[in-house]
Amino acid sequence: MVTVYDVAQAVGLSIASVSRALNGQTGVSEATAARIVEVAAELGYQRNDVARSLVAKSTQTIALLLPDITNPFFPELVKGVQTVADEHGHVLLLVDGAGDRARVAASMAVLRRKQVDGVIVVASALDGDADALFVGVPTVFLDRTTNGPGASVSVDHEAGGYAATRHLIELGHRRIAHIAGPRDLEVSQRRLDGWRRACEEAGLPTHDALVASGDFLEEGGHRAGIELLDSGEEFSAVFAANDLSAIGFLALCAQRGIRVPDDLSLIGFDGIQLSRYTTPTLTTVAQPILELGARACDTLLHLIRGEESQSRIVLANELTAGASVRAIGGTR
Amino acid sequence: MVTVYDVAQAVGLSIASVSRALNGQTGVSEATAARIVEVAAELGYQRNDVARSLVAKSTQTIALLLPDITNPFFPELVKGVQTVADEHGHVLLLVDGAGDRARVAASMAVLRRKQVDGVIVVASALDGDADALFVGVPTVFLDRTTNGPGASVSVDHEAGGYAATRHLIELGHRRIAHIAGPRDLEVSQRRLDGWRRACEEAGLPTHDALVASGDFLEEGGHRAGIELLDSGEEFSAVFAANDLSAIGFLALCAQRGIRVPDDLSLIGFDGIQLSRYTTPTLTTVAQPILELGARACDTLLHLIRGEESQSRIVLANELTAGASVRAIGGTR
DNA sequence: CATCAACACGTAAGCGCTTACGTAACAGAA
DNA sequence: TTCTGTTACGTAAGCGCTTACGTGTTGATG
Repeated sequence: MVTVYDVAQAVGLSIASVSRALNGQTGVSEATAARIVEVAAELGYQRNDVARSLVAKSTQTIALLLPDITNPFFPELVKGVQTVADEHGHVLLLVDGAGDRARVAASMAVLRRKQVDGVIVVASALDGDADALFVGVPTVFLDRTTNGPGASVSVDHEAGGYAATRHLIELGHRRIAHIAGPRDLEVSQRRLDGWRRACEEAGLPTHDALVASGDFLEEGGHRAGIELLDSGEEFSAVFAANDLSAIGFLALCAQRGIRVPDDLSLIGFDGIQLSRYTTPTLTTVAQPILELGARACDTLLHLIRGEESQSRIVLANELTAGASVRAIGGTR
Repeated sequence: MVTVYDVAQAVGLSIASVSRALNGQTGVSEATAARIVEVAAELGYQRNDVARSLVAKSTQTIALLLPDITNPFFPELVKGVQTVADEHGHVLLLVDGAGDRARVAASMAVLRRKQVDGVIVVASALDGDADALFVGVPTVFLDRTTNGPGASVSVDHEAGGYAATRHLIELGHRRIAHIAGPRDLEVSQRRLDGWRRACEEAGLPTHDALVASGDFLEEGGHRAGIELLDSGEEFSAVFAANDLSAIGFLALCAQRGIRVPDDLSLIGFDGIQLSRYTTPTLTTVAQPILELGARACDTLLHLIRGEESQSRIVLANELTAGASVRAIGGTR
């Protein structure tokens, strides 16, 4: 391996000058700087960033922790993060499988040792007292609006739930069921809140039998759907707390011969790409996933630099029309 | 930051003993080792891996380069890689957007500086003379079976193309069109070869008008579909070189009122999750994507350790039944 | 009792780099 | 001339760690 020392020797100068020249710093004449750069190139010198990081106390590395990269929500998020990181000369460590607190704790230990400059964590499964895991490390939380250390970026889940439900109400639906996400997740709660607010405002029922909890995955949506359909409860529309749940429910409808949207309207949440490929395509509250990732990364970089920056960023959702909802005359 | 020096001081020993104790090495008595570990924990000592990497000349970091994480083929691949990396105490650097040679070159420069222990590259868009980018870095190529440095892991694309086409032939199809991938990609070529071999064996036509090239994305499948349908050429089945192309073609069929599989049978390649959500669900040649990633990582770790290992791994595909094909009586 | 291996531990070098500080040369001002 | 400021460069420390080698102590062996 060619080191600064080799270059210095080859060009007949000290390693200090070589370092300065190679980093475009002042303190070397232009002429010698040019010569140094040239010789370095000739020798095929490649800077060793681990040595540099040791003295600089910065690795130009950030980590993204998420529970499951195969969940179609995340790839786009990753892209948003990666793009911004890349633009700023940072590199992205991906930690998949950060599903529960224990896994996150283990990962954070590794990342601390690796001296990452900061982390972005998708807070899906983080209990309240997880804050300790992140002290001393610049951190941005996604989908976590509660107080706590670090910054957070998310959409307004309550508003999204409200918008989805309003949409159904405006189409004439009077009994709207809800397939919720995991009960302990803040985002589930907020989306549920939005549904409830819209219903109550319109004088529609919101009793427990109209709500079934899923797990934000297809299977949970399927199960919750069974619960709802078999409850004897009447409803003409379903608002699912995320697209995957909606898709699981859609499969159930297909199995039972329930036509969507003819017999039942369905609306999802997230706006994952997959929602455009189902039959019918899914009407959904789309999150600006790419932007979410980008903003998260941006915010993190600010945190790292110690700059001021807004610490609670809330982006807007957008209702995306699919073919899974339809207007109805009156209550069914 | 607490360093070995701090621990040494607190326990009244030298940093050498501390280092030995903390790494479970010989050279310290069990009693003192225990004391050191205890004190280190008390002080909240966290090893600094960048310092360690500097002397060890190993970062326990591998990189995965791929063109586009939002392509549904890749998340599962990432998971396969990540899982194995994690099991072996390595950490994963994800480089997205490694779409063309220039980007890969730039990324490799960064990764070299960062002293990654090895890289896995999805060779989608790598021209022949890209080999130089990887010299000196343990490298595993995915989907690249040509000779070259490093190891490679892939499925047998030719066999997959053959199997897909055979399947259609056995269902009675006599004129089978092919939507190919980008012409300069080896995998496209091999899948095309498989199609051709199966057709020729069965005495079926393989002239140029039966083949249209896409880009492995939906749009390309759509475009290629138009080309085929408007060519006046007759065919009762289409073998698309990957699922996304097939899905693009499927959308085209929907637009034109062509019923799949009633009017036309369609078979894809890859077995991405998305293929299970289309209408109809896609019959496809499934690659063991997760395993592909896992084996790639495994192989890379072997390379890094300098151990012997098979350098050209070829996994088997499996034809996965969907609802996009049907038998027909005779030639249409 | 002398010898020596085995063990526990310390000293110090060095991984490749950045950077504070020192020094010599030179130019301009008094 | 002398003083001062500026520029170009070198010296050396130090980032936090591992590890080759040296030293002193112990217990076993003859």
